[in-house]
Amino acid sequence: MINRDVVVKIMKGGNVFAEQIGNKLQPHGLSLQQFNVLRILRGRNGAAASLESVTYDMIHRMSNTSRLVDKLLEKGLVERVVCPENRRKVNIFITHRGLKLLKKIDPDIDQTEETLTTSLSKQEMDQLLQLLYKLNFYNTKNTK
Amino acid sequence: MINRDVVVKIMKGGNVFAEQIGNKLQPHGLSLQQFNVLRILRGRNGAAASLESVTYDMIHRMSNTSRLVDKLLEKGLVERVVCPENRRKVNIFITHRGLKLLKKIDPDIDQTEETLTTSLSKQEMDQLLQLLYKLNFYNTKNTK
DNA sequence: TTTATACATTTGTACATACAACAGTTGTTT
DNA sequence: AAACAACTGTTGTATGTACAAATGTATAAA
Repeated sequence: MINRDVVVKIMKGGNVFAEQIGNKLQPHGLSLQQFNVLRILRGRNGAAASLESVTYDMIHRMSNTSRLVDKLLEKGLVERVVCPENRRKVNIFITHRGLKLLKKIDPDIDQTEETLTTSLSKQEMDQLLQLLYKLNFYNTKNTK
Repeated sequence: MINRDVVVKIMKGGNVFAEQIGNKLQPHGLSLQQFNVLRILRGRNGAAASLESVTYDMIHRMSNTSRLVDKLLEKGLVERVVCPENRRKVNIFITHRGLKLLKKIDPDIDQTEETLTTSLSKQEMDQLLQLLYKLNFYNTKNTK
């Protein structure tokens, strides 16, 4: 059954990748999820990032980004500001310290990502990426 | 950075797939990991399956398959027999009841796997699978 | 204004997982 | 045989996660 092979292989691959990157993050005191949040925030370039929108972008969309952000707050890596226009919302920003930490971690992760994909040529990666895009994970959002 | 795109997309895909299949398993009272163990045991066709070897085959290789098997035991889906040749080892077998449950679940999962990959043609799936094989996750076993 | 409803986040609680320490078994060395 | 190390699995403990209920806010209707 080829459907199953594809599904199983991608789940397996995702977990192996997560494990490898997670191992690299551990010495820096970050979990993969925390790192993911920080990278999302950096990607916003200072623009407002509500908890909700961060959750939406996360690799693993779990129920409480809330508590994740708590942990980052404790470490002084992010700031949390109640949105003045809509006081239900909470905007999250990455701090200078957070950016500095990311910058320090970056090369380690870059290298890991390269190692994990080293068996593919650039051309093959393009091809793979195109197929993955076609799988279109984002359509299956909250079909619970 | 295309390396990153590939890695992130596969992690994301793996999580989406796991979530979708997990949702289908929930009504049957199984977690994805438990289901994974059961399918591995079924695949052994009655051959001895030590805890160690099951752990090796798992999609998500976590530290305690031990406790996972406990849960399956409670439900009467597996049996656990201390290996007579090597009393350190514990062999796990799927029970008749376990097989029956899998059989009941199978069509649901088959269909989900098909839905998840429906956007790809058979040819594209072959191609994708080949690329995933080339990524060769299994080389990075315990490089901790 | 009061009531109702939807929204965004937080919190409570039970369960799952990671990591390290432990225990029993086997194999090897002396 | 005794001592030691390696192997296989289990258990303790801290942390992470899922799910549902609760909190506080905004919007609309009566």
